[in-house]
Amino acid sequence: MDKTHLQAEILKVLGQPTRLKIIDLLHDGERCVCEIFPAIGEEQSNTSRHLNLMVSSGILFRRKEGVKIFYALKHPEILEIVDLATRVMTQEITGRHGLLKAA
Amino acid sequence: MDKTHLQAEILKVLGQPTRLKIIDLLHDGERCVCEIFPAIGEEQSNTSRHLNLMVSSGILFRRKEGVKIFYALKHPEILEIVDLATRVMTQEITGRHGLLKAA
DNA sequence: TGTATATATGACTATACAATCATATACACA
DNA sequence: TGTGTATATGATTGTATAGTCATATATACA
Repeated sequence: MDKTHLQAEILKVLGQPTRLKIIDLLHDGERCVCEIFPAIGEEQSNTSRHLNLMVSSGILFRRKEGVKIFYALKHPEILEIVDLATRVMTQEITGRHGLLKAA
Repeated sequence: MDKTHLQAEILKVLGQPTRLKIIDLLHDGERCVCEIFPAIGEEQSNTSRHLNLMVSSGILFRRKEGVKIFYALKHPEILEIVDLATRVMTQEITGRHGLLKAA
């Protein structure tokens, strides 16, 4: 596995709306699945799949407490990445309304 | 289009090995397609598709000069994002060799 | 033990994506 | 105008992914 494949593995996880909603929700601490899926408006099964994927790819912690399973962000860098992407996104959106870009 | 869809649009572009190779190559300035595809070891047609995708998603500039077309990074944030992803990746790889993580 | 709650997973479908080959387009210049 | 170089694109293929439904598993607790 070369370097770019490993980098892509991390970034690919972040390039999906449902997972970005989860990351946003976990911004201020751990949450169980039962809190997450209603908050993001997705099915329990789909939410569970995304959470498992994020654990496998190493960006989330999983903690078990009785029947509930809590998930939390593992790397503060993930939030930084999302913030930077938001900044790029914002620049692009406003830029498209500004002066024409040369092709 | 909601916020997470737009963020995902940017991040999805970065979550692909071939495109990460291109970004890495454009780190220190613009390059034409004829320089890019041999450098990254991809077919000309495939490279062209990725470059076009990156322009459409707003992360690359395109500049025409005679027959050649030069591409360059548009947002310094993109390099920051890749760096952060690399840091997460590195932590994950070294972490997997360290003490066992609780499931 | 039976029931309710929380989470994960198998099977499936629809869609998106990357890569390839062949070919088209655009420009430069003799 | 004809030839060579640079880039883009149509058509196709294989594979990955997200989402859904139904169901399985696990824990708690009466």
